[in-house]
Amino acid sequence: MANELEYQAAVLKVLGDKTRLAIMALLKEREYCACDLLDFFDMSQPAISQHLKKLKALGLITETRRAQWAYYQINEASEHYPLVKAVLGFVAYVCDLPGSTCD
Amino acid sequence: MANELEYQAAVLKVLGDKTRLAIMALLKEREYCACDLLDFFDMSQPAISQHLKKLKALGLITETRRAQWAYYQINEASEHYPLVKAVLGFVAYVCDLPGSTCD
DNA sequence: GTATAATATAATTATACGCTTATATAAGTG
DNA sequence: CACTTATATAAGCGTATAATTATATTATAC
Repeated sequence: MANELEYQAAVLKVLGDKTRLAIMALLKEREYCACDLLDFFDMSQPAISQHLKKLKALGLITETRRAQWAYYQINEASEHYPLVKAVLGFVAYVCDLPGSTCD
Repeated sequence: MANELEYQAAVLKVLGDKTRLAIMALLKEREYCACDLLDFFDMSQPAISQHLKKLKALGLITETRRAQWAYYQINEASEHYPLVKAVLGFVAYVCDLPGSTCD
């Protein structure tokens, strides 16, 4: 495990985007399909799809396909889940999105 | 504090670089001057200076000038220090650098 | 089968990033 | 003062990033 730090930096980098961090904060509560996530953001469908792809590429989330829907969930089996969990512990809630109850 | 998440993403983004994360891991142990940090990395002096600038811009580190040296330290008074501390808790040690004792 | 809904991929574009070299600034030394 | 050391800033460059629009894929419904 020569360069753990490099992987950790990659994880932080992928979390270091407003949209992806918000997606992770949402998935922390429960799974969502891509279409549901789309509703939270003022952004095109491909944009969300590409963010999900990056999170999946690092193994931070998993995808479950049921019928025509792709459901995403936090990958608790990830090697980096402890770090992800710790980070998400600081992301109180998603306040700047339609579904939010904060303010 | 409408969009805490955006600031947190910015913090994670700045930590999401191998060099900056290593710098933070070093500063976790003790303060260093810029010249000492330079020795750890196979990189130009301006490159390190610019990384330090980014860390300082977000308030993650502080700078103390003594004589001709600029000493840097983790800013424990930062609003984001709890997040930073938690993240650095996962960065065991800096293994890919000259001064490292791991492997 | 066609039509529609959900999702992914491809191509493009503008901007941000991380590095370099060159130069500037500031402090200590003789 | 000139000279060196430590550090920062400026300019330039190649690459990465995050978005867009357009198109492809996949599954369900009729």
